Amino acid sequence: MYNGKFILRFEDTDPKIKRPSLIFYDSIRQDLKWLGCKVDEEYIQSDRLPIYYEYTERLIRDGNAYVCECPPEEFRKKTLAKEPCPCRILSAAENLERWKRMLSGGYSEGQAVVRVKTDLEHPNPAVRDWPALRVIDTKKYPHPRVGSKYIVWPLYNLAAGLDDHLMGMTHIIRGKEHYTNMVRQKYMYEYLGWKYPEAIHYGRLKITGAFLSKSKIVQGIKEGIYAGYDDPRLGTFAALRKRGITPEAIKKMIIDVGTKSNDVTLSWENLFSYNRKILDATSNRYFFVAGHAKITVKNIPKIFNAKLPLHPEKPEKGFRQYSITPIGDENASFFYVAEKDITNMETGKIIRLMELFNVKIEEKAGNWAGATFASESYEDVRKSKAQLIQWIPVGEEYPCSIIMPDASVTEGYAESACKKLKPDAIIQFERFGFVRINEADEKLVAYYAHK
RNA sequence: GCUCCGGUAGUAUAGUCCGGUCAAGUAUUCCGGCCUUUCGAGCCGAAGACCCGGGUCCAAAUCCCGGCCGGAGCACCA
Repeated sequence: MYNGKFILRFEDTDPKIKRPSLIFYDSIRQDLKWLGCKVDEEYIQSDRLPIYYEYTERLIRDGNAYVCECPPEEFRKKTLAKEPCPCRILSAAENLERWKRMLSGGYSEGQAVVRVKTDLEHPNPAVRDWPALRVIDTKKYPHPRVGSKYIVWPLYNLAAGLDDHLMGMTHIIRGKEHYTNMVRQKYMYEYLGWKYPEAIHYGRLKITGAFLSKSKIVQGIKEGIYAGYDDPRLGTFAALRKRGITPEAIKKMIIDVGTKSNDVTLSWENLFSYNRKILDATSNRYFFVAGHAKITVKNIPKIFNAKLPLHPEKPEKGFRQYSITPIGDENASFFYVAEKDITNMETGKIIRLMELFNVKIEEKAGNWAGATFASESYEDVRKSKAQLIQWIPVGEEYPCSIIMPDASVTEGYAESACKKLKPDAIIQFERFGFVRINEADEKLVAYYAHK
């Protein structure tokens, strides 16, 4: 939209607490690819430690950063009192020495940290002399990508702060939990003589009823509550993709929501509406009947050839065809219909098998209904507003399971034309909803998107 | 507790900086109608909101003060 460049940067500088897992690097690339976000450049911070070291040295040499040996509690006490800690007043030369020692393994975990100087009077104590790099025992906690090669690791503010400038970032758009990080980093930018990029901090994005919290998701999967990262109950991109939510719909919605600093709770309805707009124009239509209910139609006067358009407004998309040949003395034929439609039938009423013919309901018994042929023309029932229902000739059924958004499964039959569908196709089952095909082998397995 | 943000219909968003054209626009949702061989889509119509209280002003959703509510940060996490 603005001719910007898209840089993907992996911020994997914590081998201990937020230990990155190798598979995430690729799943993030996958999600972006699916979303249609073309990555122009990619950086991984764990490859860039020498760069961070170089700038750290410069900060120390200029007296704008120092190596602090204070235990955290000691430092906090000092900083809350707006007093410098003993390390802060050391000369640049002494600090440079400490820095060298830090790199060469002279300190173990927790014994030293590099701090960037700020205003000790800053009203927010969290800003005062923030930590920039610390020691990690990578023998004990090897980094998944670079192992035990480094023992001094940068914190977010140093690594991301330097990279934002070094990579030519013009705009930083990130969650509002990073607001104070901007305040902190601005001191460093000042020292380096750099201009801080435009920063926009947005609120948390939630979607009603979906779990987006990473730790909750991971835990749920571990406990077997969720089938995986793409469980339909989750709000992950993988889950949305599996459910047939298009990347275009997601993008439209995100752009619509914009960047406000208060939290937003998106409703599925809105997402579905964006999605439906896209899908309705493109998706082919097919018949699906939920359940295993049947209807018998007698007195069918001739052979019928039904030609059903794949899309009501786009005849060029083609058709599927079924031939109905009445058999036996009673000229009968048999169809699967939705259980719900049987329930709603009333004896004596006329209903229409869509695009086929009209029948009169004669009797009902549980999962079955008996009917007689009434007439062929749609015009006959148009004025009476007879119910139009989907049907599948017995013999043309294709067993089908549909995974619903709550992970329950709706069993039924799809029409045999669906055997040609490929996984990932998103279609509409008329009067049922949009679904994404997941498998089309012995049986059709689909994920329900929405009405 | 301290340091910051923010509060417009069910949901999301425009307008707020630079007061009037906002008796508040849009999308979605809901309701009614039209149309349609899907209870889908489309079309038409209707309903629905400026957190509260003061102040400034000819005039406040917009500016000021106070309150209430919500959120974020206060890590050798990102």
